[in-house]
Amino acid sequence: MPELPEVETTRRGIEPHLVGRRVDDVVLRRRELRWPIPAEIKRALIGREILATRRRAKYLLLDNALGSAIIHLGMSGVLRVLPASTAVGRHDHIDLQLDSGRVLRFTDPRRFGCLLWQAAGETHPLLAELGPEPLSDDFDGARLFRLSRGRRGPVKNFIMDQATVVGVGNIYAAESLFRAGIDPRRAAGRVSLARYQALAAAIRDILNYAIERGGTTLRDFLNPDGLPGYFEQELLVYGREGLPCRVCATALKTLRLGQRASCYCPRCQR
DNA sequence: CATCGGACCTGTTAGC
DNA sequence: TGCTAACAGGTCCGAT
Repeated sequence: MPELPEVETTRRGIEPHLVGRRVDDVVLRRRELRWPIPAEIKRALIGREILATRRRAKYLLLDNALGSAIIHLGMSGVLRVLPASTAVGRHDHIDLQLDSGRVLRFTDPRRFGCLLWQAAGETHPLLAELGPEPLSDDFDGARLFRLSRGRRGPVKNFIMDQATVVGVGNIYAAESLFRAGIDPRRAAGRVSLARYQALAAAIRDILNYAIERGGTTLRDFLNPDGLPGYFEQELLVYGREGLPCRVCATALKTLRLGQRASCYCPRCQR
């Protein structure tokens, strides 16, 4: 469920319950997630105050004086703040028990998510090679243009590559390409600067708007307050195969790029 | 290097 | 109604 807007929505939802709270215990019910939870995690977290929450790409970081817990939600991960007495479910893998009497609970049926640790001043290898944040000044169409020269792969794969720009997953890639009028199959190296500028603007606008709307609701995504995101109703192409394009009424098509479904308008996107 | 496919794992849904 | 297969928001890694 989580692309950048969902991760940011989660961060904003949990932050007020975490900052200034001390972690009294860390309960690990399953250590084998995408990667094993590092052995030092308890020592690093227990007894210390959470000083800040941050987001880098689709990773959430919880900072204390020693460093940062790094959480990725994978495909199906959810973080919620709950009363400590809340019954534990089958896929509730991690609890951070807080001195407020609540727990930060990580639930992840598919276990593609992770909990890692980086000491203060260090950068975890997984975070080291990431591209710029799409909502920062480091990201623009000129960068996309420059990076894409000579690339023969589809532009959709190119913008979903976290080394190009972070946070753009399958949904928002499809949506932003539609908004920019670019066929997702087009070779990345054959998109003009002007069109990359339109694409960069589309990515920025869509992500900002989706964050405002509390993320996308697909299946059971709930933000940490238990409320659904409201962006789904406004998706223009994702999941709309066969339905009329909202701009030109042509039936939308789906193709497969790099194992991922890609819905697009054969008329609006070239 | 860039690109592609497989792998990780479970739950839901479409189709027979 | 039940069973099976396909598919789902991510992304690393190894082979080509």
